[in-house]
Amino acid sequence: MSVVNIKTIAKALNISPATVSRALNDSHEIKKETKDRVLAYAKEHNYRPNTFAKNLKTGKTNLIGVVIPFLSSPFFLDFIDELYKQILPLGYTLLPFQSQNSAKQEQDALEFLIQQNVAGIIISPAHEKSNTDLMTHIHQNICPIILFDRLHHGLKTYKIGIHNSMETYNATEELIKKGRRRISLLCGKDIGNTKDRIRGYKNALHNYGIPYLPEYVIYANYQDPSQDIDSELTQTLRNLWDNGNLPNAIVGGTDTLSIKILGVLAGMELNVPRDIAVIGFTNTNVADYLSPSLSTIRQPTGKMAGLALQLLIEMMENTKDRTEMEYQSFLLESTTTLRKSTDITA
Amino acid sequence: MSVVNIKTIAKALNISPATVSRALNDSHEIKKETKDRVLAYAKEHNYRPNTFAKNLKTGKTNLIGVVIPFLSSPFFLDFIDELYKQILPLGYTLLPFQSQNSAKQEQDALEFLIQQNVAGIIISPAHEKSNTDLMTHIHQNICPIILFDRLHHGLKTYKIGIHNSMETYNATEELIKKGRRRISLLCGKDIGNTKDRIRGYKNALHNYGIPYLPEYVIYANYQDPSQDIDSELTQTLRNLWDNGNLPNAIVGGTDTLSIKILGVLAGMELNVPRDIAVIGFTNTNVADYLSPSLSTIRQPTGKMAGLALQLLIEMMENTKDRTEMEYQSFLLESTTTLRKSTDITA
DNA sequence: TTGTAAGCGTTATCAA
DNA sequence: TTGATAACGCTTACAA
Repeated sequence: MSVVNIKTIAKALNISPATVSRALNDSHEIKKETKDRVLAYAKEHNYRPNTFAKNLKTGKTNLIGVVIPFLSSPFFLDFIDELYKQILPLGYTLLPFQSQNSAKQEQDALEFLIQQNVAGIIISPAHEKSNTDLMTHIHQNICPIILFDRLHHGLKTYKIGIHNSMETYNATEELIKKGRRRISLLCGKDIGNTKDRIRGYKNALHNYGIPYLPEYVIYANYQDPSQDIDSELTQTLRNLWDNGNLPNAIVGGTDTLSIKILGVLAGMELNVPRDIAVIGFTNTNVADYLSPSLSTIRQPTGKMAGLALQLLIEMMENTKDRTEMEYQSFLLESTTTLRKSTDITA
Repeated sequence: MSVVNIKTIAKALNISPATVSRALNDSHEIKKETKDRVLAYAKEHNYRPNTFAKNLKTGKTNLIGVVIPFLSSPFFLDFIDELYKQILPLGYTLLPFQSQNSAKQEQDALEFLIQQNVAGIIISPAHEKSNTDLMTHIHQNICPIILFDRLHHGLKTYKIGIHNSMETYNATEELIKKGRRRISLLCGKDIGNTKDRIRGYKNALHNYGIPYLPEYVIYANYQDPSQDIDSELTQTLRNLWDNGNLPNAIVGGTDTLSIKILGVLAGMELNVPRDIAVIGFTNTNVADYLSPSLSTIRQPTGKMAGLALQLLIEMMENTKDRTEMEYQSFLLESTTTLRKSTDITA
């Protein structure tokens, strides 16, 4: 560490440490001349305040903790990236962690974050009931928490996400309008959002008089986005095919699956969109570079990040009792972009 | 923050704070019974040590800073992800930052990191001469730094990367062996690695008696990986085409470009690999899901991260003067995977 | 084996 | 406008 600190500056300039501190903190009760001398000396000697002493004394930090399931999921990466961009001018610093969908890792992350005395936390929970008590305790007694994306969680606070059932409804409806009726929904593990998406899917089928087939809801059982589930998906589709039940359209219910399914279908020599049309939730520019380019429902990560920061900072600056507050859930609008994977010119 | 601290524990148990501290730190000079009492009480009351006090006192942290250009580049994301995985059992915590290829943002990140009193730093510099003095000062006087990926930088320390010219040579050679001779190289901005990759490309051409055409080295001028450069790339290729100079093979020199070029070629209705074969540097599983699947040169991010951590921790634990040390550069082997985009059955 | 006391670098209170 | 002093929570000689 640097050897120059408030004391050494004080000694060098023949003033007291208190005065130096005041100069450095732009206090009003200080002569301009003294302040300038201190600032000049500090700059010349490359003075850097000791964060630990400062935090110990003030009990505050400008750290904001973020806990996401995975960095390797396009949506979460996108969200984190937006947070980084938007936090820059605000003077806060991000402390990002991954839970890998594990409550234990999430707990470790949360405990580390409060040890770092973060001013607030933004989280997408590992699962519906992960660390509810701990989060509630933190939110009520330590620092405010904002929830995003996975809103089915016991913590009472502001929640920011999208209208999953409606978006899935719309995506399904889009395929129906293109004349497809054998529509499959691809889901990940049940992480709360899944059931909403299934509901939207079912509603769309129902409203268009298409019978719901349980085997058309395909659960891909993967632990993390980088895992290889191609053969599993291929097998599932092949079984459907063998039973004369191959879907002619697929809604990708997670952003990882939405990308992978195109590769799987190509491997099976099925043409997209002719044999099977595909639309999927995903937040990556890669959608444009896939072949065929992928029709997507894209979550508004920029707005989500902005709103999360805004609400969090409001709570951080507020001394209001967070137990008694009325919390709103914000369901923002996604953007559906139709590309080649649903471009049926039949 | 929690109200329970060493003092309150001491008071509650009628012992001294020092004893509590010793119990908590598993000191040897303490009676087992006392230790157990303290630990039990601490656990029951959910005691959490104050990191700031601890760090202020000891002058040490278990933080490792990481500075990368972009999170949105598959290679860097992959690397960070590996760091996260491998650091977990080591008891250190990552503090990741992005420089966006900007020396100023890199400087901000570095200064923040040393204010956080990080024990060490792993960095891929913004550019060849970014913050050389600052980094040298940090490395010599504050904490060790390890360089990775972008090795052309003035800082004298351990450097970990790949043999860029050799890998590009091999990729180019692969295309030549498949009978292609009009081979183009796609480069990003000059970030140090680029010139090595160009060198490898030229050498391969030379060794196979293929004349080098300057217009076949295509510079894509983008600031960050998420930027849209499709139209620029399309225009460049179209110009070559108009001049009767359309390449029949492309080496993608950055991982962002390697993915995007497939979309661009599809947009131009050029068939890959028949019209143009493509192989590219990239570190994403998406390569498998592209259509055609993309032949890739993949950097060994796992090994790179492991080696970076190992060397860094060695230096952190060592008190040796880092000015006088002999530093080695480690060029690890990449993995080339040939997929459909180079599968020429002519 | 335990207690006392000093001190890490900073800020805040009070007095000058 | 400045200075002296105490305190934040923790660790560590040194003493007991």
